[in-house]
Amino acid sequence: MNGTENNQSEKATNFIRNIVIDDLNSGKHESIVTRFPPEPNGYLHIGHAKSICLNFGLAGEFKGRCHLRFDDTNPAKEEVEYEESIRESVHWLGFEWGEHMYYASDYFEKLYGYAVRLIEMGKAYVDDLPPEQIRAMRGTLTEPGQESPSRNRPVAESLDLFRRMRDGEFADGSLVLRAKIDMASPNLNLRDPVIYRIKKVEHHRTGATWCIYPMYDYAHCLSDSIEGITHSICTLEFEDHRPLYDWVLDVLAVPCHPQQIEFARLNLSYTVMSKRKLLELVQEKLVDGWDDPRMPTLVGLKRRGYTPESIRNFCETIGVGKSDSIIDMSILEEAVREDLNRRAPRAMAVLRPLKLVIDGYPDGQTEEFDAANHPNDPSLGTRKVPFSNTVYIERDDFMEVPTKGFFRLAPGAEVRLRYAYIVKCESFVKNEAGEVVEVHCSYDPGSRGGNAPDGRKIKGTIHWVSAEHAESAEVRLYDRLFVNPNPGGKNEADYRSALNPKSVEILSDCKLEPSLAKASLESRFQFERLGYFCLDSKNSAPGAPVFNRTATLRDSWTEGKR
RNA sequence: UGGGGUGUCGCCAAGCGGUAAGGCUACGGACUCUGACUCCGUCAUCCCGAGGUUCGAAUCCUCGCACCCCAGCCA
Repeated sequence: MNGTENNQSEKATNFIRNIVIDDLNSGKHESIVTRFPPEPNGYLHIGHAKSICLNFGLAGEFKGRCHLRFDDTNPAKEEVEYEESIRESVHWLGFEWGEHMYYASDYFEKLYGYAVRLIEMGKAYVDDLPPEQIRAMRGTLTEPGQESPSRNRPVAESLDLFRRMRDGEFADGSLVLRAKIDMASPNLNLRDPVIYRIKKVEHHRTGATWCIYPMYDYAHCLSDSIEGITHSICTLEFEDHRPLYDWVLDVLAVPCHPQQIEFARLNLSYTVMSKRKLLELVQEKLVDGWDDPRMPTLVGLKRRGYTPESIRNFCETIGVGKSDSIIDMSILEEAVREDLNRRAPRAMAVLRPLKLVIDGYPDGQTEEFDAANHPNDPSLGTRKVPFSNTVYIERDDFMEVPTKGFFRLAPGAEVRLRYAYIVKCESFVKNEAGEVVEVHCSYDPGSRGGNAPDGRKIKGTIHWVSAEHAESAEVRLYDRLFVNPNPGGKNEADYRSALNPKSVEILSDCKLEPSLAKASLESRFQFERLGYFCLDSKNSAPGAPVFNRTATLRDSWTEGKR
């Protein structure tokens, strides 16, 4: 056993990966070819990431290749805007398709030729039944369908009609090409499925060249075959379509016959994954666009501060199976935390400022402290943090009447201002409304840097930002988009009513330590004791930074004792 | 009620006749200038149910039950 084999065997496996391994070992395939086939009619979401990681991951692991193929067979729904974003997202996730970018639309001519072959073989016919008739004659789940009168149309006539369909002689919906299979099949997909329809719509790539377009079932299997795909991985709802996938490839003389394998699509709790719903959220302005940090889209997660690595790791941990499941949000959140904890530099920021005045510290005096950028990774270096007699601390870090177990600041209590001094609360000031607006402390000059001169233990350490050096910022606190764990589920009448009214909280008067002024777009930080944040790529302006909260830090205090 | 699938810990998921991996969550505890991280420890005598085969089953057989998908000229 060499090293690679070892790594391979230690990697979490799944039934699809096992099939690939078997096929490689048995010699069925010398190398594998997979594909990720999005329809350019929407933005990619975390569910697609699962498929991307599976397809590109397998190709990468077994030295095969993975094609990026746009399944653009329905010009009525597709746009270049989507296509570009899809390419960017796949790339952002960390995958390369190299020369292998394809379009189903590039195969239109070939697909047309195969259709002609089908007609010639008596395996397809042009039907002039109106859509309602076709539907009515398809039968039901328990009753067989009725054969169309067109079913026995002479080959020559179908051939002629099909050619004229292509030439644009007929109106949309007037004629279709159907595969002649079995109207009595218990599998509805085999009841003479429509494989070509007339759509006088401009295609975003082929323009007005075509006015007939192939249906998914017909185009997909042939596209796979044309590209030499070995394993055609798709989601569960296509299981019923596999017989049709195989039928087309068996009947026609095609380059190869890929194996279609289905797996369960990803569902995440507290969000929706259907393209239709995501589109509605955007169109109805229920969110701020496809890249709203609350969206499960890849562009949304990116803007939220998620790293490609964390998403890949997430996809690795959830596994691949065939049972319908809903993955808990906490797994995704844990994936970013794990990644960001390792690499995000630390900084101090106060979200809800409370002024703290150190009375004994000379007014106007300033000094700087060295702060580690990462407590466990010295290679990230240190930075200087300025200090003065007036600093901001988090409102939550002071309690006039501390609850049991609270070991932050309270009257008479001592706490350490991280990297600075140990201070003791001597008094506080309230406004007319009875809110504490200012806390006064004495300090221990001998504790410079944060260490008690007498070695006494200081249980609490809080973060702070010097008032005169503070940088102001807006910070957006994001929470789950829905309050219902399964907003798209059966018992949810309308997912819109399950929207979380507090999915975002905008804090406009936050105080940042000055080093944060140099943050570059999309750079990520851990604001100590608060969570992971990233500079918003869209709404930040020079001198007016906006930070998005990616995830909170784990909190065993408020969660347990609240 | 036709066809296709799925049922292993709260959520995922290994297991493929030899006596229930792992991750997330949760809960204890250690450590700590982030109540973070890290670190230890606990968490299915039981695998949808009922029978059966076997020395032995989550794994094989039988019969049930539950849930998901399919009647677009969408993908």
